[in-house]
Amino acid sequence: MSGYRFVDVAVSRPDLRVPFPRRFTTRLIGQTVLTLTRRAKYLLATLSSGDTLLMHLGMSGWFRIDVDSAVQDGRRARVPTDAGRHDHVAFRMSSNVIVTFNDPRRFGFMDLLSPKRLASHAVLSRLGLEPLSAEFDASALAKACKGKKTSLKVALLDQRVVAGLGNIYVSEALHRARLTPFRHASTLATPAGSPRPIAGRLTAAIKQVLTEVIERESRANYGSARFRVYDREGQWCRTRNCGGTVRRRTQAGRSTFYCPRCQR
DNA sequence: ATTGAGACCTGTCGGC
DNA sequence: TGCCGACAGGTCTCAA
Repeated sequence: MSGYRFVDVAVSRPDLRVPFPRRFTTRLIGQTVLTLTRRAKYLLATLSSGDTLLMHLGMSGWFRIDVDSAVQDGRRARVPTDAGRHDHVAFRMSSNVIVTFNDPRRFGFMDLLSPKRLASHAVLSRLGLEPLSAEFDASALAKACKGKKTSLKVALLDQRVVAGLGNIYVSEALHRARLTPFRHASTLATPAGSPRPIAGRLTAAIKQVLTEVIERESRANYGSARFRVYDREGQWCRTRNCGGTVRRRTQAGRSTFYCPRCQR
């Protein structure tokens, strides 16, 4: 999409998790994608019009790329609105590629933001640090967790504390750092406010987990074999010489997987 | 102001 | 085979 123009846009229904904005298709058609970036779990495409196309995959959303060799110059090529089950949005780009958004659960969404609405976006403007950025370190995390009344697990899922961690990698990072998910988040810092050593362990573990999965992601599909604790209830803990058994508990409505033996 | 519970929606899987 | 409940990678809204 990057560097190319929307030749045609089709939506199959009026809404996903939220309604598409008014004039969604007409505001996109003819615009060129200047940049395509990510912030937390949001995808942002900046357009030549100045608007930003904001996209979220929700739980089950994904994009399919089809090369359409049948596109003719000078003829306005349309995209099918019902190409497949749960296909909700189709972008035909000037690169002769059709980008289709498929999302069975429809927890994803798309929005089109003016520069003004982008700058004042209630969620985007409150997001925490990117975990792979240099600024995300022990003191930043300890500071972000200051005053939190929740557990570490719940705090790490809060996108205002760290941006972009989800349920799987919170469990994985806490296991890697050997920290119990039930510890109070505020205890990452001393009463005086300086970060405890565990805060450094945790930030390092978060960066490791994400870096590793990003490297692996280009090849493998989803599967529990790649996780050390997530979705492994009742199985052996993969920490060296631990010998513990992975447990599952619910925190704030989400499953947490952990080893009670090596995570303290 | 912060927090947990429930809601949103469909698909899959295990048990009966 | 079919039915039913539990559960799923996220985030919003709403009461407490």
